[in-house]
Amino acid sequence: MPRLVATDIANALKKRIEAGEWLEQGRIPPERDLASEFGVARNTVRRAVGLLQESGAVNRQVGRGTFLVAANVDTLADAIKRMEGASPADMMEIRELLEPAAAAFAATNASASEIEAVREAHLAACDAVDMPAFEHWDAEFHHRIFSCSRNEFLREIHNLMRVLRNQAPWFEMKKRSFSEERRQIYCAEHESILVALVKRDTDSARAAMLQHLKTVGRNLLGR
Amino acid sequence: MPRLVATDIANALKKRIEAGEWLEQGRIPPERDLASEFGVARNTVRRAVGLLQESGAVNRQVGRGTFLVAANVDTLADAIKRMEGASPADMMEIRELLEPAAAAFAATNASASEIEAVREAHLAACDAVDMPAFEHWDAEFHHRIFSCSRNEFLREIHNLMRVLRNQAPWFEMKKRSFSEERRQIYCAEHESILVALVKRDTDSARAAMLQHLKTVGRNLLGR
DNA sequence: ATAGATTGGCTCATGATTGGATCAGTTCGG
DNA sequence: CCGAACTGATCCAATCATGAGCCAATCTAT
Repeated sequence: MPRLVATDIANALKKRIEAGEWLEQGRIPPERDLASEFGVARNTVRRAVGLLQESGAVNRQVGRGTFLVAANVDTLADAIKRMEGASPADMMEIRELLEPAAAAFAATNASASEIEAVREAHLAACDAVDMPAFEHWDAEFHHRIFSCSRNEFLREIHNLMRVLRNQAPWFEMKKRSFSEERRQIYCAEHESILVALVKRDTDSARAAMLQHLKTVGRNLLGR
Repeated sequence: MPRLVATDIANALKKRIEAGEWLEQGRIPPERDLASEFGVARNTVRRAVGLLQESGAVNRQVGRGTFLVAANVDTLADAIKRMEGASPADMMEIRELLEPAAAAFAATNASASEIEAVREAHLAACDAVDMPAFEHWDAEFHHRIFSCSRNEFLREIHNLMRVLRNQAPWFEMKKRSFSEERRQIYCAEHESILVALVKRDTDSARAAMLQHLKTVGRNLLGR
């Protein structure tokens, strides 16, 4: 028996909920019943249900039971669908708005260890030998800057963009536009962003990030 | 047996990962298992996996295991869940970044009929008698400006913010901070934004929107 | 109304699994 | 012979599953 049983059970439950198994009663069986059904300890079921609760699928009430939550994510799901259809040029336009600001926030707010984490990602990107590895650390570099901007909302918007950028059309574009020469240019630009962060120079950080995005945009969109 | 067993093992693992061998579980076997499978010491496997980690293919967690990075990308829905937890102050900060830009884009790109739609929302907000009605048309006014920014991605980000702002904590804040006097101030500020749009004055539109958001932020966050 | 049963919330001790880290010894290429 | 790579062993710390027990909220039957 492998580990991470709770995650497996959570997935199994999610599947059965989506299949409409307990739609009639509007609630799932008591934790103790599920435990014996799955042949695991109740604690394990509790963590599995806890995962479902975090994801908003169910709603627990002491003394009553665990209830299904009416799907209220429709509007959000729709918005996401439309986002996926948005053009890369549009997204680059927004990145040029947000990322320089994020870099500026980061220069002001980041802790020393957070900046160190940014540096790590930068160095890993410089050392990367193939395109997927570079892509990964490049994304990580940008993400860590957002993380130390100390604005949770901003960070999650970047997460959104990051997921979208990992989808098919973007990936093709990135692969097409990638070259060793460009990778080195990116690394140099990352370097100057990092330097500005270390010096806590808000304006330089903003400017360096903007210039970097202009470069990326030119390469990606071929202008 | 030649030297550099670790790099050989790293390459072998990489191949098997790319072949999708452990895609289902999302993680590779424990180091001790791999060691006996490859017939080498655990230390050697550790360095091999270390190489994979440096290249970003894999992500280790003490007590849990070594996970494939690709399987680890969290979904858009998760990012949105976390956005719901973000503080209103954080969101206002981002609004001050995005909305002035949206207004500027709108001044440049909007068609006459789109500007007319913005005016409609503005007038309806001015005529609104109770707080829910004003809220609705106020949101609509802002949304229509985003709509004519001609940036699909930007428009959908605003849609997201709009949904989030309709949830409990925001609604409470808005209710608490609402007053007839403030409503009139908002209407006047909307008016100057609208005027800038009609005149196609990019800079004024940006400035008027920024000023409006400062007012809203002050009222909402009580500063 | 009250008592008993049901149900989720919570804690604790225990054992197993897993990556993190170190060290003395061995092997092999230069 | 020297040094880098591998071996084998040991301990640590984090995570997870178990099993047991008790509490608090709620429901049901008397």
